[in-house]
Amino acid sequence: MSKALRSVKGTRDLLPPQTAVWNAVEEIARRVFTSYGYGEIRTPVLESTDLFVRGVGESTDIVGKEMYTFADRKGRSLSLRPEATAAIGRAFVEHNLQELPLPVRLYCIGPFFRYERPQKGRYRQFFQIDAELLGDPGPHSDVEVILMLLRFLRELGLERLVVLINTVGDEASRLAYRAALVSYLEPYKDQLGEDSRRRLESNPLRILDSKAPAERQLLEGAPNLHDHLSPESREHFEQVLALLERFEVELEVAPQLVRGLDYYTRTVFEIVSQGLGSQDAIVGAGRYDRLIGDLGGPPTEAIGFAIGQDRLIDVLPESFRAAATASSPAMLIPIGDQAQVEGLALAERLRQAGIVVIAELSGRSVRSALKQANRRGARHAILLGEDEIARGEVTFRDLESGEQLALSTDDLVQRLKEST
RNA sequence: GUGAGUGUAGCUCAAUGGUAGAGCACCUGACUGUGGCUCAGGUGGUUGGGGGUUCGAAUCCCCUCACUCACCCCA
Repeated sequence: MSKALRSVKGTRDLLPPQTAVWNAVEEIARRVFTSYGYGEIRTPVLESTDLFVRGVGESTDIVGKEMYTFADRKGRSLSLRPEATAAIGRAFVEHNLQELPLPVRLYCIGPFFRYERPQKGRYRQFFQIDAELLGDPGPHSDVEVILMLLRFLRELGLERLVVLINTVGDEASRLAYRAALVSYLEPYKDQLGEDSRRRLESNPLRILDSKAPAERQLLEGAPNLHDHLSPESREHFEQVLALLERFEVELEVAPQLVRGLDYYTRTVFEIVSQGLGSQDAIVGAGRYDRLIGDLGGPPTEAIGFAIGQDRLIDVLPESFRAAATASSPAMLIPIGDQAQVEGLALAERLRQAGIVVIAELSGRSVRSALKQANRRGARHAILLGEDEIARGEVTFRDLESGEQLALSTDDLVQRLKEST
């Protein structure tokens, strides 16, 4: 067992019937997002490392210690994408998408990679469902994005979700607040943990969502970011809150919510869910008004969210799971050598008529074939032996009632179509 | 990167130093062409790997690997 080949640490195989749940979630995402005018974008899994250093931020943990980074055969530094937004920003700039009618609405579903110790709800390869609205400063776009997100989650059967929301202000607000926070914390420097002391230089705002009890207490008396907001940022945030209230979105303003990516400006929000253990954020999101410009594009305000698909699927109601995995194929059981080929031909004909048919291929006994049909959850069995072939019929068995009758193949098609 | 817990049959787990077991699953039969329920039988194990202590180790000790959870961080 120790020598056996296994999937790489932090990655996993998704197998049927679980994959049916994944597909169902993705189908709903596509349908809902499409109804808001979103189109799908697929960007490469591999990007140049520089994109994330510039886009996500050098001081972030993601870039600093969690990226899969390596040199290709010509020595170029490449990274597996750790998140979606920077790459979508790159594509936006590369393809001059600002020429399209703005805002541009894009969604993306796929795998992302971070080198972290795996635990519940955290994998080295994980999947995100991501949507970005580029080219509108808000606040109405902030609201539309949140409404779309909630519509999607509700369609999955998730109710009573609380949106944690905050603003991190614009550039000017952040600079002013940053200075105030640093001068407040500076005297208490030796009471801070190692990480926070480092962040005092690199990214002081991140200290705000520290969970260390001693630091939490210290932060009670810290200056409030909301007191340093520019009038424009304050106005923006208040409008977002007012609009969301109008749409009866359950909100919780969370002043300590800062998020770990450098590109966020103004509105940031999260959705957390119970039953996930300590990795409980299923959605992380925010506005990033400077990213496109920083990546060399025209100044373009944007907002987007990332849903952790792995975690989302963990909290799906059982009813959704059951509906997604429900299947009741017909089982075709040939009896005897002669019937094998006839059976394959009949199965082909049924499938052409849109019926899901599993053919018994191994020539096992009728007994064990029926047993298997039962285990597979088949609703009907079709028995085809020499007798039936001679009469041009099949024996049709309802596996729920045990009822059994002889049918012509035409009647069989009819009967199976009716029952689906 | 740090800490804790767990590794025994395909799966879920027993066996606290003395013959490696049960349930489920799988195969066969009762039932020569009829599932679910039942009954009988059967296949399946270097107890994660390596070393040590001991007359004797799944069990105690050391090393190692893997998995899980938590910290951190985030989706």
